[in-house]
Amino acid sequence: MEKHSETTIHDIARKLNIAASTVSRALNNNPIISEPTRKLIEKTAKEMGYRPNILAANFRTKRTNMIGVVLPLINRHFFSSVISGIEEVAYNRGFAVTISQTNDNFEKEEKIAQTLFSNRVDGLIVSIGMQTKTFDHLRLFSERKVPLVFFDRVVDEIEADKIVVDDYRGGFKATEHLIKQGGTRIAHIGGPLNVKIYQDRLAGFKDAMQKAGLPVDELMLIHNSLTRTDGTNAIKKLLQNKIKPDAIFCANDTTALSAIIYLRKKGIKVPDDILIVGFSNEPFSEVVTPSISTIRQPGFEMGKKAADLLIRQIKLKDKSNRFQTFVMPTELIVRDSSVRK
Amino acid sequence: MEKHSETTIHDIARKLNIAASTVSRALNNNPIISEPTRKLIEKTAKEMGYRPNILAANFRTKRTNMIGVVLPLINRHFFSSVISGIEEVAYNRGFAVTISQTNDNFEKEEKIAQTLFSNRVDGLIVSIGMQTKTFDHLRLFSERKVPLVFFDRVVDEIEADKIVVDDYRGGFKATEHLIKQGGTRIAHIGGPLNVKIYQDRLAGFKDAMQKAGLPVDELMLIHNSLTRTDGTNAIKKLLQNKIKPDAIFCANDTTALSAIIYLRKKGIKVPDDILIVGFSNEPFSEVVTPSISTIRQPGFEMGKKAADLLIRQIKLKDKSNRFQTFVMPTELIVRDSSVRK
DNA sequence: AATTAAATTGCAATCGATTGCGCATATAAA
DNA sequence: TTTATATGCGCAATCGATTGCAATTTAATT
Repeated sequence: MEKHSETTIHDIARKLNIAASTVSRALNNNPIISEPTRKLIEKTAKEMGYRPNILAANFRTKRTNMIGVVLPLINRHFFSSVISGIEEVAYNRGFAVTISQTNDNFEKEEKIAQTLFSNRVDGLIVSIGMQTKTFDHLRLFSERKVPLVFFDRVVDEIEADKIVVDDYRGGFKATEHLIKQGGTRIAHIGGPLNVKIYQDRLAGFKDAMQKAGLPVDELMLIHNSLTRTDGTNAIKKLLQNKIKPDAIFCANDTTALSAIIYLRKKGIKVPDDILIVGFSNEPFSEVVTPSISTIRQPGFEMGKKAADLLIRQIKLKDKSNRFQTFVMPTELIVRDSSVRK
Repeated sequence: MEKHSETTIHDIARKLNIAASTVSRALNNNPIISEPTRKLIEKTAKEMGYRPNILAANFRTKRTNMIGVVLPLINRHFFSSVISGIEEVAYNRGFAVTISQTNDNFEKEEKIAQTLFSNRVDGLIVSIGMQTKTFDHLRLFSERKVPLVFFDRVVDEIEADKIVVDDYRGGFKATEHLIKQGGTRIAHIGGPLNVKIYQDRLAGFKDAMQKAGLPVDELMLIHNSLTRTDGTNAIKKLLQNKIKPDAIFCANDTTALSAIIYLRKKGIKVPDDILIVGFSNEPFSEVVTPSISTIRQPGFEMGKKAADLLIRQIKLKDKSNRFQTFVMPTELIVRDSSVRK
């Protein structure tokens, strides 16, 4: 009795002299089973310590109740906020979430996508890496009708639901703010242009400059991978120009931080000599000195929305390919790094 | 031909007029299959676009090649370093990793553990939450012989492999350093004592004090959940004491940060008036002003070790319960918050 | 009471890969 | 040529739950 490891629905059925199918239906709350038998079966199942074999059920139903999340780095506040949002919705609706980080490495992203596909996740939520320029590993999903939602770093070439922040307006607002604070020679440290969000932030920057009648000097534009090191190199390069910037719009907080630290070391004062605005509202941006003005992105809400859209796709049998793109608002947070006292 | 969605080993077998079992063995590199047939099968499989149905294989073999990771917060540098370490090893050895965060919420931890167990992860790597005081949800694994490895916040009551940092020596070194820098009335903001690491950090603190002949005043000891808010409340309380501290050893960097910010607001200078040391070496501790002296924990290495131990358990058929505990070294990083100029 | 409709439950196939066991075929030894 | 010994492959059961359809029971209706 104790040895054959797990009790199955057949064990329950045998004990009660009924069919396994009845047990299955009862435990799945199929309304076709009468209340008394359901109660009896549930009671017996509990007594016998029954645990459904999810692997068997998954195999049979071809569903896993699992949502895959693929993103560059879980260690970014924005991304981990998104994850929390996804989890909140997913868990409440009976889905487990499996998270994988690509470290912005394309090969790893491919491999992860393959693995998740093979493991038959019911749907995938993705923010692509900086190196990602081809998308076959993601088309795999869309072509085989596996629900797919992009967020933040989305892929234009694939039709799917998308959730982005208003990077354009974020870039615009940040730049406008720098201009209001007196910036005239404004530089931009941006991300790789194959990633749409960085295109948009740049576009916002340029339009704000143009609107104010300020020139956009190519020497004032730098594009890199936005790491700490990249940021330091960028600010170094900017300081080597003949015309030095008096303000910088950084496409993330990390490079803003690099700039601030480097400038401090060089005795150049932020915000007195150079105004700085970052992007993303990383937690450190509030506590560093000077605190960094930045653009807040509603990560948690984006995550919730992404999960909601994905689950909607999963539940919807008819794959009516009406894909939508949601643009979430950004908010300028003014702190010390961009305001002269 | 094109319609029945996926090609199976039976399709391949039929096409080649061989048995499905041969196909299965060939694709699994079973040496019992001769080289020519293997080659042929592999070629045909590729041509037919065969993708193994992992759900079926998992079901049959009762294995998933999946490792579960449960931890409080992925958004902590230490934890995400551990995750990276785990992933590095796991992926190289053919395991997928599924990560879940408990937010230090006991109910969520329970639910996650249940889900992962039901989903038949091959093994589990856990760091428990602050509220976790009962362990049935984890015994589930150890009792059913599912490999289990604890790291950092381990559970003494369960026999398993464990990887901890040398919290005692970390606490000792931090305190010793504060004493060397001239601290005499040293306070400690610690975590909940049901979590072993905080016991150990406290013990290190006490022993260092005793060794230096300094008294440990109960009023100088505070225990909470080490959040930003908790940190602020703690420093407030300490300042209300008749005898004010001239140095504080904080059990994490977050509370150290809270203290620094609060003290700055109150016009109390760090390190001139109060010396501070944190714990964990969060990235912000380096960039905040003053930069926070802290104890570095080798998260990445711990993650690698944890995955290695777990996979070793998984591969080892005989569950010889020789469980080990590994203690990783800590390192004191001296920055500005603890050194008077 | 007989007939019909509705509500329950059972039968048995099925999902796709794995694997113990046994049957061939081939090679080596006698 | 016959008997051993590998070597390579096929047969068929199996894992546990799900589900279309058939069968049975119960309730409703005339």
